[in-house]
Amino acid sequence: MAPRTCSMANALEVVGERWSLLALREVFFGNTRFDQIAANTGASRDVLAARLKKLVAAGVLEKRPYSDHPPRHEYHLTEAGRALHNVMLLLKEWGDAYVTEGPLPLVWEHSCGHVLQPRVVCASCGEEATPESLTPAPIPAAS
Amino acid sequence: MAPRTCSMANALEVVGERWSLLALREVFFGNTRFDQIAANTGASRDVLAARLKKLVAAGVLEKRPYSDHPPRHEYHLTEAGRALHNVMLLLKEWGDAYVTEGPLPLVWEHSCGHVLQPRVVCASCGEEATPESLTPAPIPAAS
DNA sequence: TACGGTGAGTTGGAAATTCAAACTCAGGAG
DNA sequence: CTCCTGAGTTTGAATTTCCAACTCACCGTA
Repeated sequence: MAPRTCSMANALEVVGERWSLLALREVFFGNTRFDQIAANTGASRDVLAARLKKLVAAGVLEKRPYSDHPPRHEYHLTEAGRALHNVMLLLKEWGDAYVTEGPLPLVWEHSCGHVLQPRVVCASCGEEATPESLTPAPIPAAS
Repeated sequence: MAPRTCSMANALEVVGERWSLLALREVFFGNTRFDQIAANTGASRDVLAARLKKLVAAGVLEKRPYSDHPPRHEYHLTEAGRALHNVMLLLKEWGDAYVTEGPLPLVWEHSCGHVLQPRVVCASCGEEATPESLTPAPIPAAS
């Protein structure tokens, strides 16, 4: 049987390899340079170079020069890259809840003044999107 | 420099390897047996066996016997496993938006009757959790 | 002009992982 | 008996990863 076609699998093709999401985390934190990303993630330089190249090719990051004459550049998030924010947020939340031991390394405060506890809700009704609340909709048939 | 300590990285240690999230997807879909998971993900059997073992050890899945005499078992989600639902939902959503080409392989309908468009919101105020709406809170200091 | 330093990678070889296919093992089914 | 199923193991080759060292372009400085 052929493996299931699935957008989650497609997403993982792009950002699912080791180091990719950690590199993106660093860019979110404003560490946009190769050496910063390497140091903060712990990825080896060759693998990191490959991952960054792939993320740029996939349109998740873009390479932006910040100096011409020593030719230097930083990595910046594209719209697609920025859209990964909530994925990373929830992954962190899950790690907080089920993996990390001892004090949490990072806690986000929302602009409302409370510590952020993320919830995933339906944009239409505002109710939480639990596994039980979802059913597969008829797919838009292919030709 | 030591790599950043980070709950997202911890989460990825547990579920970030190739095939792990795809295996969990299958269990969410009710395909709880080894051969089903192998067929629907496309993972090779040895790697899949290793991943399932790790997920069980990490408390994300549990092995539950469904027959004693030919000793057989299925994999079931633990609470930690069920909590990954929203991570997978958002990853799928990102794949839908930025990777998958052509018709979407799967669309969820929420119990309110609308096609699900997931939003991540702050549990306290209900407003969306955007990158700009978050600031790092002072960490609970370690000893 | 020579010397060292920085940013952003490449290169090389050993070590670890993955892949696919074949094999095992326990227990029915015909 | 012999074949089949479920749930993995085993095997050997092909890939990837790891780490350290190297490169290359340029700048500062002495």
